[in-house]
Amino acid sequence: MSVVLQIKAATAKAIEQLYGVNLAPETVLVNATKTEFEGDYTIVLFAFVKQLKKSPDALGEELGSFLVKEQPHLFSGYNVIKGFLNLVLSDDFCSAFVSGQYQNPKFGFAEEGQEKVMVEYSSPNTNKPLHLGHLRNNFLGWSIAEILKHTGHEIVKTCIVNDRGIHICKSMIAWQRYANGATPESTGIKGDHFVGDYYVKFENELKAQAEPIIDAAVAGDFSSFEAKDLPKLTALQKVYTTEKDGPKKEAAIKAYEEIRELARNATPVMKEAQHMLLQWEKGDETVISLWQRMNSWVYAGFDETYQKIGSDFDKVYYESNTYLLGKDLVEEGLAKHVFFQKEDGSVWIDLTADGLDEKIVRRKDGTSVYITQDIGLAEQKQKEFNAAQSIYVVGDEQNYHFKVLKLICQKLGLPSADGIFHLSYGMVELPSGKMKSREGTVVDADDLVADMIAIARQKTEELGKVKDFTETELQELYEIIGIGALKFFLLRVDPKKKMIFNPEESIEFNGFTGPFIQYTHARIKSILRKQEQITDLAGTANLPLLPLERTLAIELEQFPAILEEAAREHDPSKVAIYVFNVSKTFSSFYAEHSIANAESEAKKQFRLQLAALTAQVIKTAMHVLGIRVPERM
RNA sequence: GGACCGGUAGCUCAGCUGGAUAGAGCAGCUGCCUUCUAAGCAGCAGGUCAUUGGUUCGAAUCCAAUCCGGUUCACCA
Repeated sequence: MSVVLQIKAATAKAIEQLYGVNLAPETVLVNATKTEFEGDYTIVLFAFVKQLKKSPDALGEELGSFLVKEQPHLFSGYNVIKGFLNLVLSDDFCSAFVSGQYQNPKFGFAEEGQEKVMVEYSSPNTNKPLHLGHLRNNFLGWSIAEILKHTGHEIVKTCIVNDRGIHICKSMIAWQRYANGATPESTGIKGDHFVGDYYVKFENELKAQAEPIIDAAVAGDFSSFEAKDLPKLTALQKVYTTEKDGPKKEAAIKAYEEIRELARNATPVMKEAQHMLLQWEKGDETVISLWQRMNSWVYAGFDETYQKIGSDFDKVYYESNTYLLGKDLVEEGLAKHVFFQKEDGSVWIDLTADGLDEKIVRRKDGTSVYITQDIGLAEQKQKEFNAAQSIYVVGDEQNYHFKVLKLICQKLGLPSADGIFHLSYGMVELPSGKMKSREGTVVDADDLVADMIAIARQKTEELGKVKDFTETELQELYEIIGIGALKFFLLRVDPKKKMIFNPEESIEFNGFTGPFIQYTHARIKSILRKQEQITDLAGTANLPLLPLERTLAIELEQFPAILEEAAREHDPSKVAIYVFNVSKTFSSFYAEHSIANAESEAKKQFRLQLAALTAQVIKTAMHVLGIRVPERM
């Protein structure tokens, strides 16, 4: 049990014995004591004052002396200042904790046997390579899975690959038109980038073809459009021309955008792509074989990237296999009157009672929509793995979608419904705003990883500390540091918040960064390497401790509670902030006090234990963030 | 327009289940390598916690209103 929980329990018990009042331990507010006061943990007394009819000072005195008397092993002193009871943990308790845990490689882990959790993350499209936003997703997903593992959960990591649809056909069309049979092998371009390049070529061609159609439409010439679009176009064109210089300029812009959308769909290339999608759905052999071929290029590219950044999956779903799921559930929902049918045959759910809107679940032509596939996949996952919880790591632009998904699943009575949790994360933006592929500001994942490794190389060479490393060892070290810096940078902020990435200022290696923590680990390992074995002298038991030794030990003790908190809140940044603080405390300690030349042999042994435990905690904490720590750097 | 999210130091972020004088890192300025790795340490400076009102012993934290920014409300995925 953590110290904080022990304090809460002890306080509740003390209040019962002193005043005969029963309190739940959770209601006791325990904080870390502010540095300007003496003590380690502080009980805030105001909450009990009224109930116990005591002044805060009197209560603090009585409680403090009682706790110290009853729990001499835990507390060695107390003081009361303005309604705060500051408790001093005993040196014995701190040193016993360190001695007891420094050889425990599983310190921080909870017992196994917690419920099974599925984590779906990464979920790429096969028409484009991964970018910075995907990196945040991948790092978050991997980390939250690992954190849950360490808090005792069985984990199934999954990925749903969006491998079909109009966007894939776009790349295919462009390849047919422009590639002349070129392949990743023949060009030496990584497969996902190769296919992505053709997607861009398609978009360029589409834009070129759409422009004259838009211009004509704006001028009232609709000859490129099909008859069914004409009424709508006429209306839009009217809005645009009458409002573009008037007070309702926004309406004009919106009208223009809709005209553009219609024009894009009226282009010959777009029609080709749409035709190809139909062929694909019919199972046309040439289309399918091209599709398989191009996707295989993409997968080879993704595999390389995943390998590099450490993403892995226990089960991969492909949308080409799952996009028809959910159809039975529509029938079921209709039978249960969860859904209703409109006159045109389309099927809907009314969520207005839940504060949302009506949502379509099946088109009038009988095909299912995105959300229907997701409901079907949720059911499929439940049948296959029966996890109690299902976490979806998906950007916050889909908050509404997941709210709807969970509601529908609940209304359908799917067993997995209550376990659906959308781990929503904010977009990664540039100082200039969102990344836009049209403006070429998308930060490519492979490029960024390569840049980080190159910077790690440059900095390492400047410092010149590892000249005896082999080329293989150096390469590994650069990757550990470069990718570590990148992962830490993306994981150290609250997932829910959008974050700014400035490509001009490259990711730091000093301060609140991965490399600083890795460096702290390497320094500890360097000391431990030079020492004989740590001998667990009984003499470490009654040592008076210095403030920094106490601070460090107390901070290390909090590690299991931090992992629990990170798991509960689905927030790896809690771990990142914690491990940075531990590293900072150790660095201060390291600068102030010598370990190898400690005042006494017992002190030296204790400090070695403390250092070993610190390294252990750093390693484990960084591991759950997906970051390796080097022995030397 | 409805719903949701955010606004804390020059910049990037903690702190938000109410608790002491609001914390880090970066950038700026001072010091510190003949002793365990200076990717480090110690210090200085930097704040109307968007604004206004409310709740209370106590508000960055809770409530209301306002301002600013974002996302979303497709027979797209």
